[in-house]
Amino acid sequence: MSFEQLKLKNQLCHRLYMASNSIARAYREPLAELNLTYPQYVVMMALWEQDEVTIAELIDKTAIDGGALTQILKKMTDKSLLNVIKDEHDKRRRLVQLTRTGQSLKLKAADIPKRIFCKFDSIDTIQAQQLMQLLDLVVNDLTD
Amino acid sequence: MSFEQLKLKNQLCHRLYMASNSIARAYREPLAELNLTYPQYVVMMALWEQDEVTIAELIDKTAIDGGALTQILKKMTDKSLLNVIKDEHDKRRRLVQLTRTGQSLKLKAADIPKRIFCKFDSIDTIQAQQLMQLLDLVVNDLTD
DNA sequence: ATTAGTTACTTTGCATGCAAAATAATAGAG
DNA sequence: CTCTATTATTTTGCATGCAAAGTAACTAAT
Repeated sequence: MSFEQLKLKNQLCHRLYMASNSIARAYREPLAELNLTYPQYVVMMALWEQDEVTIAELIDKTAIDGGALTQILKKMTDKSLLNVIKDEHDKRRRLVQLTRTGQSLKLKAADIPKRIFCKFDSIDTIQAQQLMQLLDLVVNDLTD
Repeated sequence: MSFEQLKLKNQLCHRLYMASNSIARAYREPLAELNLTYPQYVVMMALWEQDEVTIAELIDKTAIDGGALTQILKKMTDKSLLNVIKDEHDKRRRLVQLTRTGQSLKLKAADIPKRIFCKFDSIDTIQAQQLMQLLDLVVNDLTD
């Protein structure tokens, strides 16, 4: 047996591990300027697209773990970015709602995507699209 | 402004985030059978390729954070998978060395790559190669 | 209306990832 | 040879990701 498949250089998972960590690290500086962590930024992006959503919807859109999300929302509430209010129709549910501060942060965040993408010297738009499509296939295959 | 780039569906980083988490989750079950976490498995793969390496070399090959690695190696030592010994030539350095147990685990791990890859119904070998190449570009662009 | 069963979240405990500070030991300049 | 700079690791503190247990509230069957 050559164990060829066990070598790191042949592992898709290790590439993903490195790429995901690398890109999260790349976001650190720009996001620190907004006093956001990466998962917090993901929550903000979800809410900028659609405000006043359920925790469950947020989990669905962001793919952030529910347990972690509770803590994340707590910290974001402390920063006055959003409020978590009770849903009067179904008291099990809670609704996440941006504050003015949270809404206005969108303007400051608007240039972040470019600031990140400009670091990709070796990748053009086509390749980025291709990469995203392949990643979607991976996620879909693993999330059934 | 459309803020189109701020939408989650257009974000490469969010795809990577989801894909990386999904695949790490997929490894959980198979690795639990070997009593390994994913980063621990990465360390084992690195050592199966080359044993008796420096901490720095291990960081280099695995891309695991140094601070985290110290803790990971401690736990792996407790499980008798490896030993961390002093380098007599340079006492700042420490060498990581597999135990018999650690070496023999390679056999039990041999089928894990297949068990994971068979979950990818939508992706063939060519696409997986392509994906890995694109991810390498991402990592290289961000790691300079 | 009761009770069992489901939902929607939160809490807890463990394992990282990461930046920054702290240690220990070798290398270099003078 | 000494003092300073650099290198190799570890430690610390904070923020998740995740599985599993716990809690509160709605649903449905009797």
